[in-house]
Amino acid sequence: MQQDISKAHDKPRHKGVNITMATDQPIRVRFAPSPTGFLHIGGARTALFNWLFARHHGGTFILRIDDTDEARSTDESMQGIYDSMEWLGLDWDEGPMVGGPHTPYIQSERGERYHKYVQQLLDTGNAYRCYCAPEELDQMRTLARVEKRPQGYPGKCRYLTEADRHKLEGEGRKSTIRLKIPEGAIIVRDLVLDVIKFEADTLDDFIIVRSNGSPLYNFTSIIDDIEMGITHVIRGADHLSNTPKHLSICQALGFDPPQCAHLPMVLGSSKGEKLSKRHGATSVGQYREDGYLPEALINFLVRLGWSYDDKEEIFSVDQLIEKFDLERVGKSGSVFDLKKLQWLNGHYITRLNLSARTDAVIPFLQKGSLLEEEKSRAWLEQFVAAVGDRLETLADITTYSYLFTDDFDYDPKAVKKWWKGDPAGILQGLRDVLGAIEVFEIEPIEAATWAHIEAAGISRIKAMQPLRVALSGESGGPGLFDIIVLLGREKVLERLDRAIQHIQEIF
RNA sequence: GUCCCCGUCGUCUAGCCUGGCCAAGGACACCGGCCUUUCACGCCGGCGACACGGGUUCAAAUCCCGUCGGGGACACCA
Repeated sequence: MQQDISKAHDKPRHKGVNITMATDQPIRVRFAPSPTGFLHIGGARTALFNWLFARHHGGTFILRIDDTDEARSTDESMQGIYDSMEWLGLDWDEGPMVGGPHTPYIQSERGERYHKYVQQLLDTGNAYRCYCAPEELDQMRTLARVEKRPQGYPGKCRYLTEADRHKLEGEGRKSTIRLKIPEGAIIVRDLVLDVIKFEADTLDDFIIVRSNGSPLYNFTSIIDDIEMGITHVIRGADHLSNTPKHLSICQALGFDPPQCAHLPMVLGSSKGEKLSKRHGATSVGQYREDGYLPEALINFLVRLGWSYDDKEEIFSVDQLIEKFDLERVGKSGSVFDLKKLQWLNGHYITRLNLSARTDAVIPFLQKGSLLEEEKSRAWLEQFVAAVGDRLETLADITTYSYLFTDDFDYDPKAVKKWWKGDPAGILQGLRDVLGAIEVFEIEPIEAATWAHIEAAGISRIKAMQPLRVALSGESGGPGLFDIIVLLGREKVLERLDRAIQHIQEIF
């Protein structure tokens, strides 16, 4: 079964050489974060594209933990990554917790697996021991920098003889192992960026094994990709310059490399800088805490570098699985625009039915200590219904704290604007009406209030706004009658008395 | 500095491969209006871009060359 993604979409997007998938096997992709921090927005985007690509093509999505840097890796980060991925709904078919045919999926647990490849490289003369000390390397680099030469390793130990090595080792020198970069240019065929050529003399013999014997990322990563049968490596464009290294290793070892696709970077500002804390929250967990819905974040993330056409941009996960492909991934970086995320989030919150929205909002009420007093489910749903589509994030729910507590201040601007003329008189009139209503429900309240306002001969707004300020301290918010019902007669009357007294003290 | 990538409204993007349908379309943001007890939603309208310069062509956002600008990588990090 030959698959050809260049024909997968009727509007192939990239010009130049047609890159087809040289594979007839089922697709296998992987997301391989290093657990040195929580799941970053950029990482989540990479994970999402891999996941969608796998789901779209009926392939396998693998989670692998690339923790070859033991010093910086932590279990806490690993757990955080799992949590964030689960929250986003990016489930993995193989990987930690779920296992799979290539267990283990955590590199630090893969032990000696890499050794035989290193040995093979050494035996075939494709790698060599390098005895240069870190300080010497540093020196060479600074010198190169000053002399404006490329800073790569100049190949000092490349042609050492057996005797040289013996001597160096006799001096007690430790050695790293470097890959011997092959002659000739390395051609990268990228599913997003097309064909990129790296001349051999611009590449240097990089270290694949530390002097303490542990292999480095650029080696383990591609080795695991090969061992795990990865067909497509989809990752951020910041890895583009590592690709010729991986290709060189494959070439030296005689392996067919996976296809690759480099995703444009996620930027933090229009200046073009990579997204960083300086630009705001960068971890998926933070957005979760800030009250964003996973479906909103997914929809937002997928549009960072991918588009479907010129009209649709709101997609459910199922639609994304159906429509997503690498064909329509763009080449240029995209700025993370929080405003757009907020808009999308508001959209998805509105789409939640009342019960689901209430459930979603409850944790945020608790976090705001607004549920100390027991509230009935019915009341809560009524409250959420009244708030309606005024939420951009779930956390916004706490702006309506005045429905839970009497502890609120009158907004000075609202006071200035709406408590003019004879506010106390107006509020007293309203108080009398509301106090006299027999059944304290929305219809009779509404009818009585309107009747009173009409009889008093004032405009609706001139009565309603002072009342709103008295009850909530603010000049905007949910329907006033909803607020009145939610508060209940007793609180409404209390707050009116308090406001009237307050006004009399001011004047 | 060296290598590599990128360059359409402020932002996300459609269009570019296969030149004419583009006096460049949509969305977010912003501004104005309508609706309304208010705010928000919604609806209507407005502002606003082919980085620049050459070339090819009857015709260029689209093809070619150059310039400029931005970014990434250059670790015994990943």
